Amino acid sequence: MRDTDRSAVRALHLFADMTEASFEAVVRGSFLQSFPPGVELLRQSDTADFLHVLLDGSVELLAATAGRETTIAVVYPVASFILAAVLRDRTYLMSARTLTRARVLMIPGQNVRAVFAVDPAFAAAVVDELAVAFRFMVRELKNHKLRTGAERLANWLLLAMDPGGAVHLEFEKRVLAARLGMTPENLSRALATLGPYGVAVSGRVVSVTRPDELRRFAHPDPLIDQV
Amino acid sequence: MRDTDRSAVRALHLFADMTEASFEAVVRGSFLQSFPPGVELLRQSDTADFLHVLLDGSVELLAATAGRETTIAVVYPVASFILAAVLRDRTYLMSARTLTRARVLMIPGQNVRAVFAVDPAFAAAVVDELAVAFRFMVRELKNHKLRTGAERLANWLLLAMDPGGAVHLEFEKRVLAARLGMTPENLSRALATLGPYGVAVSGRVVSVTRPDELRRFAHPDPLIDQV
DNA sequence: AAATTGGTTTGATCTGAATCAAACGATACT
DNA sequence: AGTATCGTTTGATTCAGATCAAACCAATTT
Repeated sequence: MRDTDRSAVRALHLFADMTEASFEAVVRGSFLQSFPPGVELLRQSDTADFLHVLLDGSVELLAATAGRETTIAVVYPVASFILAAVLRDRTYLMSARTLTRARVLMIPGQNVRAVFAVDPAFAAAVVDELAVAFRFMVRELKNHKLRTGAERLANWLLLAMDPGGAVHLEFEKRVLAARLGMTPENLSRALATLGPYGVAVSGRVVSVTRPDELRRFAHPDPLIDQV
Repeated sequence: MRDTDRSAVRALHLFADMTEASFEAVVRGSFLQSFPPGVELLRQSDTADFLHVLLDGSVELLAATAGRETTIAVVYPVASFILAAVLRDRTYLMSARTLTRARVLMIPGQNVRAVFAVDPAFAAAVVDELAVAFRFMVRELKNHKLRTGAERLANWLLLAMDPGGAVHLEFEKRVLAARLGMTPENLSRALATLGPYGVAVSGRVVSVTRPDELRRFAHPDPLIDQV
């Protein structure tokens, strides 16, 4: 691992407070790898050999059963993923696939488990990361079970828009659709549904002209939408 | 806390490996309380003051927004709940309500956080518990997004049935419906749907006469259904 | 025994969303 | 410039589930 990468990794919340020796022990045997878009990084049901930390790009976590497939989450830097599987030394419950070019740090699972046992600061960071991940999943489940597609979209727009009310999509609409748990067709319709509340689409720019009205439609809820 | 309760609590996975001093520190200021059915133990958006450990009975975790409500999980003994909120010292994302009479151990959140920092065995148990909870949520989300109601029911029956193929419901069907994420009406219809696959209902007893056929319909998946 | 109550089932209807299909539009390629 | 490609939009249809309403059933109360 290059020195610049090393210090970037060291600065991650997960590794920031641990001792130098512990960091060394975690990182030994780890490697940083770059992937093109559309690569499957890991497959559900495989055993959890490596903790993945996304440094650049974006990665989709998805799950499949009986020929169906669904996106569970989209991961942005800097974040670890499949930490729970690594800690428990179990199989992955989700697959992961790069959406864009991505740089990923891969840390042998046994390093994580070994250092966890001896470095309290690392243990605390791991628990923090895991608790955040758990709460994220709860929010996702609430978002999905308590809201319609158009409502999920409206709330996403309210969070993503800049102070001027514009949202510049940095990815294809199909990716946004998956992230919001709907088909591309229905995303298109959901955007049309929000027209009367001041939402207009032009290519990859969505503009929110009357945020207050949109908010009234969306019913934003800090227990679902907040970071 | 009575001595018999104390040793029962001590035997929980979460507390089994910690030192006696740590256990003492966690338990000091904790209290064991009994509740009748239908009592709200905690409400979403309240601050997480107590870790709850269910010793007897059953508790429903539910979430609400914009006038809608949904069941996230049903908890059975022995299990802790809302651990993530307590560890992060945040507000609860879910409400909890007793379904039956229930005995609950309530542990001050600051005890948990304090002992976590000094007892590695406890820290390990906490991470384990949290990782299990996280993976449970992932499974739930997959179960919900990838399957129809009838399929969720079929898989539930396959897990709940005894070797003879009988399932004795220990609670009302409305509770099962909530647990499976559907209305009571649709549970009734889902049971009817499974008739051709050898499922028959008689009051609170459901019998599965042709498990292999039901399995073919259900597509059970260890990455969703397994414990 | 009759009546009340509360859970369950059945039926009809409505809504949200997926699917199938075709048109459209922008970009990249020859 | 013309053409292929791929993502997006629009339309029609189908499906899963929720909702509303009424009937039903069993257990308990009066």
